[in-house]
Amino acid sequence: MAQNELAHALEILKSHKVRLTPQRKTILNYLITHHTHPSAEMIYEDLKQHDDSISIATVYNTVRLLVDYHLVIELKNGDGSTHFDYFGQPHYHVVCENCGKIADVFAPEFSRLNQQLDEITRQQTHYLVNRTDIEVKGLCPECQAKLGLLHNR
Amino acid sequence: MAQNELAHALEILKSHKVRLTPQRKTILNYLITHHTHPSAEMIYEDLKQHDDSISIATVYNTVRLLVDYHLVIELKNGDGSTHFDYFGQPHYHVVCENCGKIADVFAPEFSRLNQQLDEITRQQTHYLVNRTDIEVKGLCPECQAKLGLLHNR
DNA sequence: CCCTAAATTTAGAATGATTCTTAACGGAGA
DNA sequence: TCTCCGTTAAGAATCATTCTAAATTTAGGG
Repeated sequence: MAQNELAHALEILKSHKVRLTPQRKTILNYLITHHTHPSAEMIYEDLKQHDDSISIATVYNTVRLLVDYHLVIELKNGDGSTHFDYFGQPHYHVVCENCGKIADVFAPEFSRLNQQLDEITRQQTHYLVNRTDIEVKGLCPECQAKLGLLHNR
Repeated sequence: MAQNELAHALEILKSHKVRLTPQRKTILNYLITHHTHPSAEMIYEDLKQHDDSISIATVYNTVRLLVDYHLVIELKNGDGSTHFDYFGQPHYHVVCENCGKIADVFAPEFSRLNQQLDEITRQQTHYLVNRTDIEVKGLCPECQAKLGLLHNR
């Protein structure tokens, strides 16, 4: 399944005449198999640990490329860097405003909601819509507990 | 109306025991009366032109404060800086991926959609939801025309 | 299978938005 | 009015990201 996912993503790139370099395959595969919402720096460090060492510039170039082709989406969690997530299945994200932890949300309504939003947006602004991202912010269960304790003193 | 809006916003800050300094009032008033989605730098430059000169550090501090109290929301348009918008009426934004122009979208469904999203998010992740932002990306009418011309050659 | 053009990778420098630091200042409650 | 403590300001510092230029590599054609 992850194997198919990689092949599928590579196929999309290929069909756009994007060169399939080893670095791009490595990073794409990393994102498909690690749903940890890593930053460019984290991808770079993690790959350095293992066999493949890829320059930080290439990591930045590649994730931007993958975002352009809608294979990956960008996330901000307030730590100053940009985080990335492979976008195989439609979903959105919740970010903890206290610790920055990111969680995925898979909602069956997601596609329909997006279509609705696209339509409203198009009618009201005449923009040609490419993508719609939903970003929810709040407190993760752990931070609720922590902050709850403090409030109870 | 803008007058009331300012008073209303100041009241919210006051109720949270936030000090109402002249700088904060100036910046808040600027954002209430300028729906141009300015960056911190743009706010700083624009206020320098007129009577009030406020340090760039204070502009950054103040917009962060206003975001924390949900009076203002942050936007990214791909130019590297963060843009700000007074959030008096619930709305969301479309960003042009070509030129960065930001447009507001006011949808009557917006509040209901948000509630739905909050509920789904809460059930699935147990996060305590604070706010939900929707960000649509696409091409503004002008850029559609420009790029359309290029494609037709 | 080899060659070539054009794209990509890389290391390190450069950029630039944002944050930090520290001293002076000023709101607001008593 | 006084005092405490949060806020402002200028400039330095940080750090994520982009840029630069040279070396390398992909992919298509012969």
